[in-house]
Amino acid sequence: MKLSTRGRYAVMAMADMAQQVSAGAPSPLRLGAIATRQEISLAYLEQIFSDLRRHGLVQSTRGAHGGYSLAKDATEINVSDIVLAVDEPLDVTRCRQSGACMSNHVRCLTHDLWDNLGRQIETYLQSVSLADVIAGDKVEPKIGGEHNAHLS
Amino acid sequence: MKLSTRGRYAVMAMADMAQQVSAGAPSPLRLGAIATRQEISLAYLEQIFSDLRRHGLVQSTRGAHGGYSLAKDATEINVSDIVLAVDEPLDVTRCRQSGACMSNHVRCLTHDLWDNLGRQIETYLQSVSLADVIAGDKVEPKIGGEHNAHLS
DNA sequence: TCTAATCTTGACTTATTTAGTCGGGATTGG
DNA sequence: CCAATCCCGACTAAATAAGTCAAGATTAGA
Repeated sequence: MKLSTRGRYAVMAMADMAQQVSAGAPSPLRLGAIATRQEISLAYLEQIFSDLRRHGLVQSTRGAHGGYSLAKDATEINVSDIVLAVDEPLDVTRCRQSGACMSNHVRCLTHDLWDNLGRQIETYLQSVSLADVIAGDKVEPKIGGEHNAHLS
Repeated sequence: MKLSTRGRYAVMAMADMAQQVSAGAPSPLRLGAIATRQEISLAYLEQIFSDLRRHGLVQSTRGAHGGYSLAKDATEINVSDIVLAVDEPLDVTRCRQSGACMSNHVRCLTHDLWDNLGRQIETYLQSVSLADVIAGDKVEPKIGGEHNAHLS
């Protein structure tokens, strides 16, 4: 699970769409408007939406008055879907598939640690839907300990 | 919290040290040996250990028969310490410190989400000590749901 | 005191990834 | 037809990460 600007842009754009829809904006939504509101280069957003469409997260309507609409309800789309759609799938390190990796134990242990971390991140992002994002749920910038509650 | 190869190397090297120590190897440990075992370029490891030393995670002994030793017990050093020592501190996005960020709600919500995610990652890595790593604790590559247990 | 082993430092180079641009093409409503 | 929009692939630029190199300082031991 890669965490790049590209992924953040995708989440921002999708959240923007969800918010527009919930505010009663007519569908489909023009990419240009999203790009302007979120201050993202249109050409770059187009690339990103190409991925989102290929992964079935949005539907496109071509031609005049065309645009994009969410393919599912905002409660049905989670952040992990979005990030995975626009960033390459995490490349599995060879170590694990190529047998037991007997030599060099520490390398594997570290590798497992990072693997596990990746899963934790994914689990968290899976637990947050677009609807949660625009509602501000599960997103509070708290410093205390309770911000893990939704992971258990 | 950045998650780069540099950070992984640092964790691998420190775990290697902890393992050597627990196997009764004489201290200090030569960087060259660590580099060989973990297949990391010596010159690159030197850079990394320079950071680790500055952050008080290892102690150096110069000259012949010199080397590095862990500054604390392996149970007292956690992975988050190591990663933060060798990768730059996470740059705070301006949005939050420069007031309320009234304009453009979605941007802030997304930002909070990523902030929160960063904290989750840090919390997890804080919960894993070097001793855990070499014991394989909290590092199991399980696919099921119980791998979150230690986060709650 | 000489020497080899080791850490120490900073500048430099190279490779990789990410972000972003550009030009053109296809489709559609009016 | 034409303007608005999605669509696509190639390209460029910027940033970051990874790695190398050369020279120096320190120390143990012969």
